[in-house]
This record gives sequence, structure tokens and C-alpha cells, in this order.
Amino acid sequence: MQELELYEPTNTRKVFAEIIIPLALPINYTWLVPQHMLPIIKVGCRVEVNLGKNKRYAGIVKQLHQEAPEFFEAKEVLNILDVQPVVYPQQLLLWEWMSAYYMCTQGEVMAAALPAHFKLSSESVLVFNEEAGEDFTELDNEEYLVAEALLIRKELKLPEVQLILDSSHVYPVINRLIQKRICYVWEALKETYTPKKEDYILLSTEYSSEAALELLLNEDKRLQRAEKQMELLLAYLHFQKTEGEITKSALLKKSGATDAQLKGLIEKGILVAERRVVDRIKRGAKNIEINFSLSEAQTTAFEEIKTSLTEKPICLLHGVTSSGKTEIYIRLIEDYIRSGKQVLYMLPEIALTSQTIRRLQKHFGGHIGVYHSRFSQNERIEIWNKVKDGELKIVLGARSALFLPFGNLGLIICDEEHDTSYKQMEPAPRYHARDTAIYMSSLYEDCKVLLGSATPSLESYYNASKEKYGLVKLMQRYGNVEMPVLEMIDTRRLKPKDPNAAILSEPLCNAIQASMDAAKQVILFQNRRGYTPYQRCNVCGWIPQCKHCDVSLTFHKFYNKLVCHYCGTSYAPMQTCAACGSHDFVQRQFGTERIEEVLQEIFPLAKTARMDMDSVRGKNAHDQLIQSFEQLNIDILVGTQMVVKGLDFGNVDLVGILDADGILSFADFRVNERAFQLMEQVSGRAGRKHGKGKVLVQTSQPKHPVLMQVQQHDYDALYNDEIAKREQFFYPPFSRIIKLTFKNKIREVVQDAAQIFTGALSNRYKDHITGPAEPVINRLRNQYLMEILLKLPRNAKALEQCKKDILYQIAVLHQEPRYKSVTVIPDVDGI
DNA sequence: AGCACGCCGACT
DNA sequence: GTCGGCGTGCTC
Repeated sequence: MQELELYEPTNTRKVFAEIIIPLALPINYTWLVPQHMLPIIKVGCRVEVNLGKNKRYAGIVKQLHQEAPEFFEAKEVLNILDVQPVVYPQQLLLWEWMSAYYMCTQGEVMAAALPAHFKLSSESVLVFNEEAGEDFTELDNEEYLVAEALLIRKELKLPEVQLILDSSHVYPVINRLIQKRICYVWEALKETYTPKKEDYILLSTEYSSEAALELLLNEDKRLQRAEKQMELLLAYLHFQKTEGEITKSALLKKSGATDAQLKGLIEKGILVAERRVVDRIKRGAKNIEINFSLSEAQTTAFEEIKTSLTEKPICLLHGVTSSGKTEIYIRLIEDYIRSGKQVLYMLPEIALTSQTIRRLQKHFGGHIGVYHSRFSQNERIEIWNKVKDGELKIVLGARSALFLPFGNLGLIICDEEHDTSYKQMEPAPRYHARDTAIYMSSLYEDCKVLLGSATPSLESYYNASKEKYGLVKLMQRYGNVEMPVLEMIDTRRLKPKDPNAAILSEPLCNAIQASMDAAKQVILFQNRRGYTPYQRCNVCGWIPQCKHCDVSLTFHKFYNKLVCHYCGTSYAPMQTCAACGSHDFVQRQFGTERIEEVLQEIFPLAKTARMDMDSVRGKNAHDQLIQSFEQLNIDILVGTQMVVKGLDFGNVDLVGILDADGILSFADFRVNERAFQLMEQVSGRAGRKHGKGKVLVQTSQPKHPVLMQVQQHDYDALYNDEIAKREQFFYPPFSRIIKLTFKNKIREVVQDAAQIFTGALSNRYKDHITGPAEPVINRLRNQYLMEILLKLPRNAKALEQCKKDILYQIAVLHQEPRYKSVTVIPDVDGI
């Protein structure tokens, strides 16, 4: 790891700092470093600076130098907020690369990279921490003033803090208060997470010695008369011995005791309840415990990966669903951390369930940190610092975990590497975490990348086939479980008598019944993209649309509301048709909600559940649903994409894909790849442990090549078909794509702007431009949209030049008054 | 991102 | 006649 050194000026000239501010500034600005800060300012530290008239920001020092700016007078840095840098030089290099590659500002990358608590800005609100109590004796004068005000007002804006302190140097005070947990920073909308608390039951210290305990158990009169309490106490002691610390709820549940019995023991001072903030992932002991052995196939793959990584820095592991990739990862992680390196294990956000976390936790205990969006800002800072100090060796996280300050990274695992949620769409930085990880690995000495998937992306598989990456295959399911069998249900041949049968066909219903009879579980998959469930006038066919977006509204029965899935606006259900005045509406619903309803009609005895964005809104709902399914409390689970990701259920023997046509009819050059991945992954949920699973696919085109390929589980066939088409039409991996989205309130203005822009670029990129075209959804949040797609040769130089040209043309466009307010959003390697 | 500066509608 | 709408530009 590189050492960050103090800057030592070579002469007496002034020293300046290039500082990244978490804003979309086109370039980094420069501040003057006051003389007295020279001994302590370091690259990578946060500093407080003044921007504009009275705005203050916490920025990060990118560089220290002595070149006085020519065209402006640099303002002074106001304060240094960190004694030690919060990032390593690698992070700054990564930000720089990301901003250049993904065409955004370094500030935008910084804003995405740093936990909110690092990004104090004048809009932040300080919120009093109610648990802090009112004991301010430990605080200094300034801290005390702010704390007092917070106690009364509960919330303070930064300018108010300035008034209280009658000074502009508020950040250091606030920082100390945050550290002392007197307050926290609340950033607009966010932070709904509250630390989880649990009561732990401890044995009173009075009885910690063997002798005292014995005396208590044998002689204490208070217990002789309370038989139930004695039982509970004995149960407690047993659990304590076998499992260590125990929570109140766990103790009551396991012992079957009542609250009153426990209360009795607590009142007698024998047991003590202690309320503790618990991590969602319990920090175990720092030991590594690998207590499984790999199967023969796994061992072979494991050795192959190790060999491959000595030859090439990147390796793709193509392992079929349920082949036991995770065990291989675990063994690999073990190797790396034993050699003192850090490991980043990336997963798509949605796959980061407690199921996965627990699994890793079991083997690596306290070495593991988890980093994803459901974590509180306080916790994120904690993990950030522990990663920086090298205390955490392994981070399990979603794409944003890339930004953590690893000092000594040895391996990045990108699991489910084909997953499209690795690409951030909105807002900037619109980065692809897999590709960014690959670049990032080059910033560390001898850092490797392992990509894993049952259905690799064409890009990765292509790179592997061109021997740019190593390739290891694991084509056997763990325990030799057979691959699930797919059967097509030709919906054209079915003549449904009632509308329900169009949703759940008879063959599917029969299969569900059979599974129920065999006490097995069923997963039904419905992609939401196929149809949008909507309300439609039965007379004239009018469909309610969103006021702000050109999108049909979706009817949600549960909330009894019409909702726009793009901007989130909700409306009361329509009673009267806006076009013809009729009151006759039909509700066309084929979403998961409707399916669950139909299921309950047909299988009144089955326990059904639904898993989609609506049903798992809460932070734990997703986990709870999974656990409930795992514990066999649910017979049939209906879900969207969500059910696909990395879940491991042993008792599922039937998976139903309700609308394969919808999956196959999406207008995108990646449809087939997507459809294959989706269906292969859904199928993989069937028969993971015992026996063969069955997958029933409802489709009107049973001979569709992709369906045949899924049926054969033939990834290579899909790959060969697709790669030929990609080459023919010059799509990735043969080209790189940059999508430009134009936005404006006035439709004609965007259209003209996009047209002019295309014209300007066509000199150089005539053969590489598609569009301009109006996207299917041409208006979002009151803004009209136009798109241009550039397909560019895979040549770094040419790509760089093109990005320059685009930025230049954007500037040119904005010169024209009519197009000043047209926003242009570049998206590199988009999907 | 904010905030100040700057040109066109309903009002003390 | 003004107050104030938000469109545009600037912040080292």
C-alpha cells in the first residue's frame, strides 16, 4: 500500500490544494492552504472549504501543489477535518478513472463513494440523538452550547449552529458531537434505518463464580419455591454454555418459558437484562473456520482458478446453478486472507440476503463486514474505517462496496457477474461495478478478479474465449443433483373458459396440485415488464396515463390506487372515462398481485405469498419472506425478478414461468441473453437438494430458440447464436456503446437538439450513430426525451476521442439559446 | 447543488 | 407603478 506523505514545499511559495467537492463541477477547484495547515494537510483528507458566498462543503484533497491559479484568487482552506486521510491514493485514482470513463464529474463519483456522514454540507440537518441522554458534562464549551440547543430544538441546520457558536468553524465541533453520539447528520429523505436493539440476558456478576452459582442453585430459598423460574435459570445456563450470549427473545423461545418467569429472575437480581444495539451481522470471533470439504468437481475448479489467476489477473468461473460456487469462493477467500490480503466479495444488492450473509459469517466471523444500502450511515462509517485500518479483511457488499478504502486488496469476487443491477443507471456516476472492479484491481499490486455466474454475460464469456480472462467451468450440480427439466405449455392450444386459466393454465395447476400433494414448494415467476396491469375504458379503450410521464398507470388493488411506476405519483382509481365519459372500466391485471388472488381461489388451502417491490417494502420484509419460505411456512411463492437471485431453497420441486412471451418480447439487443439468464436462473431454483426439479413455461412460442436453449441448459448454444448476431450488428462485445439522452420540457426543442447533435457528430461517426429516436416512454417527469446511440470500435484511444467530441458538442449545443436548457446525459456501456 | 441575478404576470 | 415567478450562470 502506498504511504500518503505530508507535502513538503520546495520553497517558500504558497501551497495550493486541488479539492474534490461533492457537486457536479466540471473541474476540481483550487484552494489556498494557509501556512499553519501545511504541517498537517494531506492528500486524501477532508477539508472544510468555502464555495460561493456562504456555502461550506467538506471536500477531499486531491493534490497539493505550488502553481498559483492564473485567473482567480484562491480562497483559503478553512479547516482540516481529518487527522488521517479517509481514502488511499487508489480511491482517488479510481474516482478519476470513473469520472473520465463514465463521463461524469469527480464530485459526482465522490458523492456516490463517501458515506453521507463524511459529506457534511450546509443542507445537512443535525438531529439530536435521543439516546444520548442529557449528561453533557464531558463536553467542552462549544460542544455544550450546540448540544443544549439540540436538546431543546431536536434539530439544527448548519447556519443555525454557526449562529450559536458565533463562528464559522463549526465542522470540527459537529464532528466531535457526532463521534460522541450526541447527534447525527440527517440527509434529505434518507436514513430510515434505526439501529436494531435487543435485550441480552446476562447472569448477574454476583453469581459469576462457580461457588456462588452453586450456592444459588442448591441453597437459595427464593428459587426453591419458584420451580418454573429454576427451570428457566437452568435452561439459561445451558444455553449460555452451549451458545454463549443469548437474547431475551431467543431464550424465551428456546426454553418455552414465559415473560413472567424471566421477570421473576430479573427482579431477584439473578439475571440481568441489557439492552444493546446489535449489528445486523453479529460480529463473531475473529477466526476462520472452514469445516467443509469441496467435492471432487469443486476441488478441480478451485485448483484451476488458482492456476488461472497466476497466469491472468481475471478469471471467469462458469458454474451451473447450484453447483456450489460459494464454497469455492469461501476457500479462495480463505487463501487470500491467510496471506494477509483483503477480499471484496460483490453481489447484486438483492442477493445480499441474511441467508448469504450468515453463510459467509459462519466461516469468517468477525473478519467480515457487510456493506449495502440497508445499512445505517453510522454503520457505514464504522465499516469504512475498519476496512481502511485493515481490521476487516473481507467485505461482502453490493456495487457501492467498491468505494471502500481497501489498503491491501488481493481479490475481488464479482458473483452473478451477468447481473444487470451491477450497472448504475441513475444518477451519475452511471458505472458498471464489474468493469469498475476490473479497473480497480489494476490499482493494487497483484490484485485478482474472479467473475462468477451460471449464465455469464456475453462480454465476459467473449473475453474468456479470447483468452483475455481465464475460464473455469463447473458443469455439475453439487451432490450430482440433476438439472431441472423444462416443459413448455403452449398457450395457443389452450382455450381458457375463464380468465383465470389464461393466467394459470390447467397443466400448471395440475402440477402445482401434485407438488402440494407431495408436500413440496412451488415458485411462480412473473416478470412485470411483460404487461403492465392497467385500468381501461370498456367503451372507448381509453387508458389512464400519468400526468407527468407518457406511461399507463398501474392499478394496485391493495392500495386501491393508480400508480405511475416511473415517477411514483399515485392517483385515485378512475370512475369516469376522461375520453368518453363512460363509467365502464375493465381492470386488466396480470401482475403478481392478481396471480396471488387467482392462486387463492384455485388452491384455497395453500399458503401463498408474494415477493415483489410492493410486498417487501420494509427493510427486513425481503429477508423475512425468504426465511418464512425456507422454514416451509409458505407453499407457493409468487414473485418478480426478486425470487431469482441466489436463493437456495431445498424443498422446491416446481417452478412456473407464467409469461415467457413477455420476457422474450422486450425491445433491446440483449433480450435473448437476458431471457436466457432469467429463465435459467429461475429454473435453477427447482430441485436444488433432493431430486429433480420441474419447470413449466407458459408460452405461445414453444419452439423459440431461447426456450429450447434453456430447456437444454445449453449456454454455449445461446452464446454462439448471440455472439454471431452481436458481431453482425456491431453490438457489444464487438463495440462499446454510449447512449446520449436529451431532456427538455418542450418536445420540439429536444427533438431538434438531438437532430442537430447527431448532425454534428456524424462527420466523424457517421457509421456509428443510431438515432436520434424518441424512446418508447418519451416523457418522464414532465421532460420529453430523445436518444442517440453510438456504437464505437473497441479501441481505447478512439473511445476517449469520442467522449471528448461529445463533451465538446454538448458545449456547442448549449451555446445556442434555444438549446440552453436541454440536458444531455451520456451513459457509457449502458444496458 | 444552491443561490443570486435578471426579465415577464397579478396586485398591495 | 411594484412583488415575485423560475430560467440561467457561477461558485476556486
